[in-house]
Amino acid sequence: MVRISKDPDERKSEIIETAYNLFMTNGFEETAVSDIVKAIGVAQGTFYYYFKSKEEILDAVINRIINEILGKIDDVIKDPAMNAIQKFITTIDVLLKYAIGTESLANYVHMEKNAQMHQRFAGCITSHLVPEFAQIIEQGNREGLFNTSYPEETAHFVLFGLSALHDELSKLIYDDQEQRKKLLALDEIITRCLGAKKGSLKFLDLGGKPDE
Amino acid sequence: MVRISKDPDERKSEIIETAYNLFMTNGFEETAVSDIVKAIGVAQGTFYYYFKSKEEILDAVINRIINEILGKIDDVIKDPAMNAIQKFITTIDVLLKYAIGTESLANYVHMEKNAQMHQRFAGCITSHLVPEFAQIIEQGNREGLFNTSYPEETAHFVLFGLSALHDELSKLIYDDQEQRKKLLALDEIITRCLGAKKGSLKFLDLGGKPDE
Amino acid sequence: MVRISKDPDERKSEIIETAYNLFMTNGFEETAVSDIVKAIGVAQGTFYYYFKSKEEILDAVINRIINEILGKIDDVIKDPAMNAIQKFITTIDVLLKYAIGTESLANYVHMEKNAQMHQRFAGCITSHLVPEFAQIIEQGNREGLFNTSYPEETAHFVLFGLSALHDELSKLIYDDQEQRKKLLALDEIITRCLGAKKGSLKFLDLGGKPDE
Amino acid sequence: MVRISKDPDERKSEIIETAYNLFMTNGFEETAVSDIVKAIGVAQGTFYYYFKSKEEILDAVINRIINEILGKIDDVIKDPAMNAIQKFITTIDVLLKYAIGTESLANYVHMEKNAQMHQRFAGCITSHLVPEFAQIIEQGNREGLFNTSYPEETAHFVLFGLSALHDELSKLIYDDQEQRKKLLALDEIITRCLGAKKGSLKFLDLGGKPDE
DNA sequence: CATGAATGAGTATTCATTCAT
DNA sequence: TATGAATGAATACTCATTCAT
Repeated sequence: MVRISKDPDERKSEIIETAYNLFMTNGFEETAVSDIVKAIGVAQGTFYYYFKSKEEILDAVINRIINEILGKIDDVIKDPAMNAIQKFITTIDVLLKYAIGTESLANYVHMEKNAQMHQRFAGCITSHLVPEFAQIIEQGNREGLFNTSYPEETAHFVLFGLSALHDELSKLIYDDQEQRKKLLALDEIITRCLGAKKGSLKFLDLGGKPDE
Repeated sequence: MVRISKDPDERKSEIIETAYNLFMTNGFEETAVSDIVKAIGVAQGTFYYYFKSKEEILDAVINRIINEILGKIDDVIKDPAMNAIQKFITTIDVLLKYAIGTESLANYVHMEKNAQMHQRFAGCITSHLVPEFAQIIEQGNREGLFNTSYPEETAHFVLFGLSALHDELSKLIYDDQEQRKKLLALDEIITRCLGAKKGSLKFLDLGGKPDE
Repeated sequence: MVRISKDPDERKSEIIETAYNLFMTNGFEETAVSDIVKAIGVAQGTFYYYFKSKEEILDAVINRIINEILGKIDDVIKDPAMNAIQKFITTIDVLLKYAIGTESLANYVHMEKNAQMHQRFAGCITSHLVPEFAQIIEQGNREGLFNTSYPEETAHFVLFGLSALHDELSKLIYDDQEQRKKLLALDEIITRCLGAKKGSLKFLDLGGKPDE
Repeated sequence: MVRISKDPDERKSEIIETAYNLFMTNGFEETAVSDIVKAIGVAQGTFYYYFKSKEEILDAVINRIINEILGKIDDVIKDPAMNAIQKFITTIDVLLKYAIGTESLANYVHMEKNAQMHQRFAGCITSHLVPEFAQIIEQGNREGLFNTSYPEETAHFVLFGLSALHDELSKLIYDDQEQRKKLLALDEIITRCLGAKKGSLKFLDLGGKPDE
């Protein structure tokens, strides 16, 4: 086969991108290294030139996603013009949009096959997202919008509750009535968790289509 | 090798038990069928005499656990002498004790390898436990102890929040101070979610050692 | 399970019968001993009480069939009232009816899986049927109806040619026009092989439905 | 183990060759993939680098043989210098020589184990050889050497009769007297089938040693 | 005569990884 | 940088057969 040399960074990116797509479509365990290289059109050895193992590319893929999300969320958090409620809602919006954009439909079929990836993902979420969330909650406390004694724990709790919600929302993707109910429930529950004023948090218009 | 015949039920139980332990210790995918039979001291064929496939024993293992938990929780729910708060706390107690008893330590090392099992587990939890939890919450509403407009969603949310908590608690198993803080946080968060009276829910003495 | 004792011969017959059906439907290799016992409703061990091995029951099954056919053909051969042509045609009729009755349709799907059985069958045909056929041809020579210098070889040749024909006929089971042509071809070919008078052999009305 | 890279085509051929020999000696079903690779001295994976499954190599083996035979026969058929009788005899010569060269002795022991392969083989023979044979017969008709109303059916019939003969000839490999008789019988039978002039077809010097 | 639990050798197949070129 | 042939360990599953009861 013709040998096509590329800029190393570009090639590495290409591999990560391709792996990401395959992992999402077919699951991590179900994706063979040979699938990845075949999809790109390079040799088996090329993969191992850039990554020491299959594990390593899983890391690379996950890091890329996390960083993407974190980048967006950081922008929100650093925005001096937003109050805590706005930040909170926007952040959740980012999360849901991202999640719906990437995980919906197709991979529910493969969810079981994707367990390992999900788990790894969940770990990253916890370690990276919880602290950022906690910051927002603390800001809310200072602004008198929220009233929670345990910002970090609440952040953690809400984040996991949200993941449950997200799963449910995904399943109900075609049932607007039920979706609406879930979102209203979320309003109530989260408002209470955060000690916010009744009616100050509205999720109804969230979780819409990802704005790609 | 000497042939030791056993009562089929006994043998089946023995296999499930052994598989359970190995799955917990080394993870499902990392456990070969040959590991299971070797641990018992029977032939490979014996396994397949009782289970059609490796998948089937995963089901068996999970069902056994779920049923054990559900059995205990059902007793609580049906108890006419308990009010909703008592039921709620007792149920969570059952869950945490169970979880701590079975999952602590060892398998955190292997958690990633156990992802598939966890996922399957989570599915069962959702479908079986959420409705029971919702019943308790509804009872609490009727009794004036809780005040939630969305019992089912709240049950779901709280259950997943709890799983986050549980993970954290497990990691902190030797740090009483931090554990205490988590449990107090839980008091506040859940009390608010349920719309219960402040101070009516106390988790502090929960999550103790499993009473096996 | 309740133990049902039967007359040994009856039980043996039952096993052979069942095995025969399963072999025909699913092929010999594809039929497990456990399939046979399950179909009857007896224990695994029972099978080995009557047959030493799986090979042994293949023998039993084939012998039963061969004997059935040979019985019918013997009657024809011994019939003093028939001339060689009548015997010849009747014999082929028996064969084709038998073959069509037992092998048609279903097992063409499984033919490849049935190869071993077919082969064994072919061997029996050769050793048992060829001599009988040769006898008929010799009688025909004596009667001046046939004229062949090598009765045995001709018998052999014709028998195998017939098997080819039979395969083709089976495939053409719904195409009368083509079937007719094949049968006319057979008339010509066999007439010539036997050195019979043109028009003295007619196969057209053969290969009809088996008279079960 | 030392890693010996080869030209892929060469390696593939090597595998097919080795598989062919093992199949012939021990039978297809009785030959494990591990036997093949062990015989070559490569790793298990190497086999699956070239063939998707064990089935696939059976195909490869059979195709190679068939093509070899067909190649030789095609040359004969296309030869404008031969009349139908010469072509007919030469073709049968090719078949018998080939068959005797490859199948004799060893595999009669294992014939039963080779059934599946034989069957597959027979199918190919029918679909590929019959039409070529029929062409020769038609040419013979045109040349006034043969006189058959049903060339295709006769081709089919004769081909199968021949296979019977071949089996017999193989068994009689050391008995010249009997072989001679079989071949004379064949002269008569086939001459008649084809409607050829008496004495125009001679098989006696056929079926000799293969000229490898 | 019959049971049915237990045996265990046998095998196709996958795939992450290596390495000579 | 890149190739792609080669590696080989690892594993789920089948099934004819045995044997204690």
